[in-house]
Amino acid sequence: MIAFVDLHDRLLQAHGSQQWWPASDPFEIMLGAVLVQRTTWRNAELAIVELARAKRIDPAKLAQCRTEELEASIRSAGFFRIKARRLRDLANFVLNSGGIEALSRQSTVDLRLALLSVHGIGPETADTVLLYAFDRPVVVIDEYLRRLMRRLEPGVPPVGDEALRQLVLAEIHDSPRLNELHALVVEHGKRICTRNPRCEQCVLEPWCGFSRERSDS
DNA sequence: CACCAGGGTGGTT
DNA sequence: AACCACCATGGT
Repeated sequence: MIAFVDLHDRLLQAHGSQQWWPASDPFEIMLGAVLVQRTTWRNAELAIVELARAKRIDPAKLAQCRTEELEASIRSAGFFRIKARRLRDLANFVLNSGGIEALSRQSTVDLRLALLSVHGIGPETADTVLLYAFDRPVVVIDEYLRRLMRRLEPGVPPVGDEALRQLVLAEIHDSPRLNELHALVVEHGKRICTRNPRCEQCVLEPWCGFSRERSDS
C-alpha cells in the first residue's frame, strides 16, 4: 500500500505545484467551484473573468442580477442555465448565512452540511469549497482519486469514500498539502493515465498497476 | 466527425 | 442502492 505522503511528493516532483486558487477571494472560489463542474478550468475561468468585468463577484450583486444577464456572463462554462441558478442559490445562501465571515466561523462539519443543503452543491463541490475557499483540512474525493486507488491496489475491492477519506487524513492533516494533493491527482489523472495508453513514464511506477491492468486484457 | 472536461439532480429499475 | 438521461460550451 502506497503512503499518501509519498504519493503527494512524487506527483509534486513530477508535475510541480499546481497553485489552484492562490490567495483568491473566498466567494470567487465558491463561484469557480460551481462553474468548473464537468467542464475545463479554461472555460470556467472565462466565465469568472466575465463576472468580474460585470462586477458580479459579490453575493448581493449576484443575487440581484437578472437571470438572462447572469446566464450571458457564464455562457462559456457550459450548462449555463443550470449553473446560473446554482450561482444565485449560492449567493442567497451566503447572504442568508450572514456573509463569508459568519460562515468561516462555523465548524467544518456544520459548514459542510450547510453547503450540501444548497441546490447544486454536492459532495465534491462542497469539499472543494471547504478546502480552497475556507482553508479547511478536507480530503476531496473525486473520480480521479477513486480510479487511482483502483490502479494502485489492483485486485482488492475498492474502498468507500469515507474510508478513503480517513486513510488520507491519517497521513496528511494540513490543508496546504491536501490542497496540493487534490490538484495533483486531478492533473496526473488527466494528463498521464487517460492519454498515455501504457503510462510509460508514469511517476507512480512501480505502484501503479495501470500498465499491468492493460496488458492483462 | 466524436469525445471529453476540476458534478449534480431527478427519474427509473 | 445502482443505474440513467440530462444539462451545453470550447478544445482536441
